[in-house]
Amino acid sequence: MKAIEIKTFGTHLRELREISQMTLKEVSKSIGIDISLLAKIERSERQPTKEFIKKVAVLFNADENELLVEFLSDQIAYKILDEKADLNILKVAESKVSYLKSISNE
Amino acid sequence: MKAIEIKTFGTHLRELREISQMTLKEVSKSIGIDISLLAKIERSERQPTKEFIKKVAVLFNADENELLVEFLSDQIAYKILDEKADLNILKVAESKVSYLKSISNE
DNA sequence: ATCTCATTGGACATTAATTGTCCAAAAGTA
DNA sequence: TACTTTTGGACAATTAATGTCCAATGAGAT
Repeated sequence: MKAIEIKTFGTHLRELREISQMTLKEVSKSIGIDISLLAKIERSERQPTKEFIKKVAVLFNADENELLVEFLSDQIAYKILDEKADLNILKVAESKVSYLKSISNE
Repeated sequence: MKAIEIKTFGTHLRELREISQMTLKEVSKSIGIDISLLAKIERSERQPTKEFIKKVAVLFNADENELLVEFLSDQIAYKILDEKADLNILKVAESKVSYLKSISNE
């Protein structure tokens, strides 16, 4: 069993870049994205697109699926935070997913 | 301990309306919303606004907070479904909320 | 201090996603 | 049929997000 690393997509992205010892400029150039936007994504001021995630995975030879999980869980976490919602909403959502799946099979 | 009712916001809304024996037309008029939009919200083809939820709570004398929980959990559930994401994303998100809360207090 | 390169911040443009409107079609009822 | 309720779709209007540009800040080197 692997421990779950708790970090945002942006933090992970920054780590990948720093491990590679690349500057924002270099990364932005090689994946064809504005340097400022890249910096914002690292700081979670902008959300990445799926396309961006794919390019990042290729560039750093990282697990695209893991990056996607990080991206999606970020979105949910940020939603909970800025709605100041209780964490048990996630339990309700979980049941609801099962429920919605079941009625879609009828 | 109260059992959690698994139903979408829209379904709940429809139930409230039917229990009150009101038509879409009547409800739409009394809360000042287009009848077609109301029908779509009941079928989850459109998401309600917070303002809408408040009006509904007043009209049907329902628990606004409960309706908000239903609304937010719907959004998360639908996200999981249309991203075809694994349910454990919710666990990751949960940890991430705690993490983000903790770093915001530093 | 100055030069240079890396990063950040903000204003704004552009694009995408969502809500909301209108009207016609379908479904249900007498 | 006639009448009421609900649904569906096209598209208008609004809101939200991404993406761009450029200036400002920061960090290291000389």
